[in-house]
Amino acid sequence: MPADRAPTRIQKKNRAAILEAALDVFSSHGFRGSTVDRIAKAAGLSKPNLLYYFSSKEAIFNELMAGLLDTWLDPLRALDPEGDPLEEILAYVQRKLQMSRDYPRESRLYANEIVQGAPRLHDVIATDLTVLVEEKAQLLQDWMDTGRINRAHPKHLLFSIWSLTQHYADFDAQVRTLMGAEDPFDAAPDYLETLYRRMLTPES
Amino acid sequence: MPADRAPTRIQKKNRAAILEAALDVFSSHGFRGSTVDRIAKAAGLSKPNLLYYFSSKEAIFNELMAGLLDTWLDPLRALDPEGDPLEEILAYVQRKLQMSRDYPRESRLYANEIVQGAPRLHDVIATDLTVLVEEKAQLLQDWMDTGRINRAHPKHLLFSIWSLTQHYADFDAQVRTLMGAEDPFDAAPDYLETLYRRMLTPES
DNA sequence: CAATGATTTGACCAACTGGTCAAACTCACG
DNA sequence: CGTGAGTTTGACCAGTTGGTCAAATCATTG
Repeated sequence: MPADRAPTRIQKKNRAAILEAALDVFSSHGFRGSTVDRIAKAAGLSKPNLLYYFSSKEAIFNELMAGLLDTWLDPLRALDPEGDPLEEILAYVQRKLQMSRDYPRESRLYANEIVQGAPRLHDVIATDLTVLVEEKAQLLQDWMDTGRINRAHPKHLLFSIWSLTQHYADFDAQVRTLMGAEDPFDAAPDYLETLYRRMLTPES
Repeated sequence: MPADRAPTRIQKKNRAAILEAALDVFSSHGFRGSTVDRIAKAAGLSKPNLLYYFSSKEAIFNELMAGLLDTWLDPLRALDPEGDPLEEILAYVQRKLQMSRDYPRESRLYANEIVQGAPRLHDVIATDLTVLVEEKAQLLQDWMDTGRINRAHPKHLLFSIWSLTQHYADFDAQVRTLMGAEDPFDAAPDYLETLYRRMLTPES
């Protein structure tokens, strides 16, 4: 493995190629279903060469996950207590939907992990994510208490946003087959906006 | 393997035990992440003994899938054109949610497959499921056209129901961690009923 | 209680997989 | 162009895994 210096041109290129290839392979076969050899070939390297850049299969996976989680939670972090409640939530929904469209592999990688019981993610979920969710759930609760949006269980509201938006990435194979020629992402933004607008616009 | 006769008492018991064990193992590790040996042990058999009842790992998986799909689609089939539109849909949502609670492993098994591109399910989706979805989407469209429920893209409406209900099974690990002591299924039925009632109750 | 078919298993095999290593090759720089 | 660090690879290894097989054991029934 390279020493502790600044990465060379080749290191930068190859590490990037490996992570890109690994995202492809891991997201479509899961951790155990992916082989180092396959990732290496997808990155245009030999297996020993790949292992020269990453000490193990798990090391690649971890680096991928670490990078993923941060970007994954950014849209929620950006939910602004100062903004207009309904518009903030609708914008959050659209940001999440956009991520499903632009980064479906990342979404599936995450889904793969959680579906299998989150063995490698449990700690992050139990700490970082929990804190963030508690904070934002409280914000939603405040908005409801002051009558600025309709009442609904705040955490379930968050779950529903994740579920609905990520569905388009995670179940892409099913969604596209059932939609035929129509691109799911054509109608999805409008559908979700309508759903949450009807759901959350204060009554009376 | 047993001959083409009526199954003996032992055959019935062991085949059932194998399928039960396989559901456990496949749903929590995916196809490639599961080993025949592990399934065998979970079923209380030796590996060669298991392979006496099923010719291969894939054969177990296929039998499991075949059985699954039928029950999986039953709640949608039961959507009754003669019933009250809103109540029919709400009842469908609750049936699906109930299945997520009662059969989470089946849900995860299905999710695992779809997330990984549905390699072993594409044909069924492209035929049986497509037909059923077209039929029910048309029914929803009719209800909308006659003003009995609010307008929304029918297929996206179906996707949202699947997504929201199965989320509680598929992302169970995440949901439970974030909910802490509270059982997710306590508030979920009410949350989803409210959501779809607000969404679909005809305006004006 | 035979004896025949059903069931079970230990031993085994070939393919695959994650990872190692020494030797070879390439590149940047003086 | 030489040289040392950075890069690449073929050969290899040990552990795992899906699957086979002959021999042993068990259950059923005439």
